[in-house]
Amino acid sequence: MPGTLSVIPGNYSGLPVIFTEAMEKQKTIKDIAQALGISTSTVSRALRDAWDVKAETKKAVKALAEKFNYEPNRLAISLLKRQTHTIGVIIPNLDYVLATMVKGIDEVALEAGYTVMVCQSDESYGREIVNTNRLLDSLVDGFIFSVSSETKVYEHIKKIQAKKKPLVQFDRVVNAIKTPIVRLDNIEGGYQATKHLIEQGYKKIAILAGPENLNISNKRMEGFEKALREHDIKLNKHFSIHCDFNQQYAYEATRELLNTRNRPDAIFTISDRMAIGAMLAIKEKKLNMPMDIGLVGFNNEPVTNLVTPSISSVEMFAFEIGKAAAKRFLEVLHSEEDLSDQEIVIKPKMVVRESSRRIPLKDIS
Amino acid sequence: MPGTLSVIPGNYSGLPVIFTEAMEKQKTIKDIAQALGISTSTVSRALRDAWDVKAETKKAVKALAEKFNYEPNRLAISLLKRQTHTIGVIIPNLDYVLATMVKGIDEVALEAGYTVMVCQSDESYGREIVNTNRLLDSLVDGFIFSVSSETKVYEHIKKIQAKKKPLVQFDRVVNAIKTPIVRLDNIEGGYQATKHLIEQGYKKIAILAGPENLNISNKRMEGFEKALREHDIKLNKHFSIHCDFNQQYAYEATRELLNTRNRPDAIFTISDRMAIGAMLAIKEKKLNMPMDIGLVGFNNEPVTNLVTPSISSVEMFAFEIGKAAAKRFLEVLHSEEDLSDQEIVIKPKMVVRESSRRIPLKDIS
DNA sequence: TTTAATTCCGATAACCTTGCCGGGAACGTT
DNA sequence: AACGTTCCCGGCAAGGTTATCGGAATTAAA
Repeated sequence: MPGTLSVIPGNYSGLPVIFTEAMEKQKTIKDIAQALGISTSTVSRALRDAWDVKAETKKAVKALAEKFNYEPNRLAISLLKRQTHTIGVIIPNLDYVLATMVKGIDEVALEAGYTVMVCQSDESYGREIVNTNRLLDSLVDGFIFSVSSETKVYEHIKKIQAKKKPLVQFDRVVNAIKTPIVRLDNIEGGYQATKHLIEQGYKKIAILAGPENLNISNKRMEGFEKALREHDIKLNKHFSIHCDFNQQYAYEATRELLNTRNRPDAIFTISDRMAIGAMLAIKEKKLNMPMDIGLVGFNNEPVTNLVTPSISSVEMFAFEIGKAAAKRFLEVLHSEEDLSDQEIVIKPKMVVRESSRRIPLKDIS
Repeated sequence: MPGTLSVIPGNYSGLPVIFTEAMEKQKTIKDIAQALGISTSTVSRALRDAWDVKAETKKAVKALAEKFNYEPNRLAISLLKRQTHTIGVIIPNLDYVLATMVKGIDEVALEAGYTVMVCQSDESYGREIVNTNRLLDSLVDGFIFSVSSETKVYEHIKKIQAKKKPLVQFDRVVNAIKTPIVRLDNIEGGYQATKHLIEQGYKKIAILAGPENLNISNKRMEGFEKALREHDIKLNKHFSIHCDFNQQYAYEATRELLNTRNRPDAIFTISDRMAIGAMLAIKEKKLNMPMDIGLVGFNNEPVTNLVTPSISSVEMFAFEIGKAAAKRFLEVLHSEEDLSDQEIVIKPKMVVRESSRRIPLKDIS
């Protein structure tokens, strides 16, 4: 009763609660049916404009639904239909690149009427498992996945497949699991960066890569090696360094690298954050960039354009990758076809800045 | 039947499908009950270790549940209990600060057994409404909210309250809605930044603020004015500039500002991204920082420490704010108390860097 | 021997919605 | 008059789980 003083069960505050219109319990089709003296089935059909219900009845039902502020209970429908219109997104963190990708996913999902549950594993294998299980029994309709750098065992991902949930991998993918994939052409990215350095006259090029089980890192390294081979530069194994995927480690690794007798004259890092770390070490050594040493990062984050000197980097179109991943997910969800052997591969683009431009632009033409 | 060749309905691929153990449909308590010749009620109680079921029966039930790989259907439970263990998080974007806050929210939520649905409105009022409604009928248990800069009408937020869903505002809050709040002490932040500039000898200080309806912007401005008043510096209204919350606009505004006859000798921007924009304009004018002009940003994003000169900024402890918001949300959810007039206010901390340090450190002591 | 307490379990309703089936009424066709 | 159609609606089951109630069987107390 609107405006009536009353005490609701579960209210232990001791205070009486005033029921107002807005506070009343959510109405259901049952309420509408009761008020109109018809059955719930008819109400349900009327609301969905079924052909077999009189126009007059429809009007009455819809009017009352409006008045009651009726909204269907999605949980009940989800339970019945066995789908929740929810996509689980598992990502290792929320740095610039991933956040941009999530933005892309979000955009497409929203458009298609899906809601996204984002869980970040914080690069931790354990949390990735917890998150996966949590989403799995929250009954998401499927997953868009990017593995953490710590993950080496994939049982939790196989579990998704065992439950026949659609699954798309993006960005940091693992090939041991057969799924549709949306990713950058990382070999090409590494190749472009390295080739650029060679063309600028650098001869002793080092690479700062990530953990050894990280696919994207290995692929970029592959491109790096390919470029060296093509230009007949011998691979120096001391110049291939694996370190953790962050600024601090890159800084330390670079410091060490610059202290060796035969130090490199250029460094390619597989992320911009690592490039920043390298830059700090280079500045500390008072080396001139790009003359004494060249530097190329990866991701083309805005920060690369703000530091001095600005850092060359490889644009990876994160937003596009996110959108493509979501689109591919929806395709998997709605089509009967098996897309699990298909990859969507985005081409990267080298962006040259001060940190690696020895030859002025005018001298090239 | 495991291993049996069969055709499942809805399989239009033309190929027969091999049923394996892993692919079988999810078992329910009904299946367990049937297999054991007991009722579902007993299975349900046994699984939850109720006192009124024989130890022997419990053991049998649990063993079979294990073997069947049983997992309760959360949807059914949610429908029954009217709670989903899901928190809706509405944010205007996923930049560094918000992403860090989301990380904090995520951390606490995960710990407490809640899953987070993050929706970014992209600073758009319309999308904020869509997202709110979407989450509202996805039946999240409540909301942790940060309004977009475009939002001036709050009906969609009131709708949350009308449905009696717990609601906590954080960071970008609006006072027109009475809810528990977790936020930075923005007045104090603006005050600290401005006071610091004054102490460094700057006399003509301008502020680059955000849109006029943005609470955090206005509060930081209030602190700015308070510091000026305290030091008997007259407010120059040409030095208080509202512009959009991004780098480009800040750049343009600063350019204009520096071209006036009586240009300021210091600029306080209410975000680091705006500080970057200002810095670019300053560099373009070939003015020396900090000698000709001082600059202080807000948020203390990592980039402030990477550019040259490094930019002073106000640390806002985003991760802590996120954690506090989630904790407060859980309190609201679980306690009967009305916390809607309570604010949790985090103190900011001024971080001095090159862009505003005219007086060397040694000269102070 | 009757009464009371204890131990264990099943039936039923409830949460909310949809889909299938069937059935009554009105109409038209042979 | 008998049959087939069309139109409109209600009943029931299903989706998976839990809470409440009551009842049967066993043991303990009077």
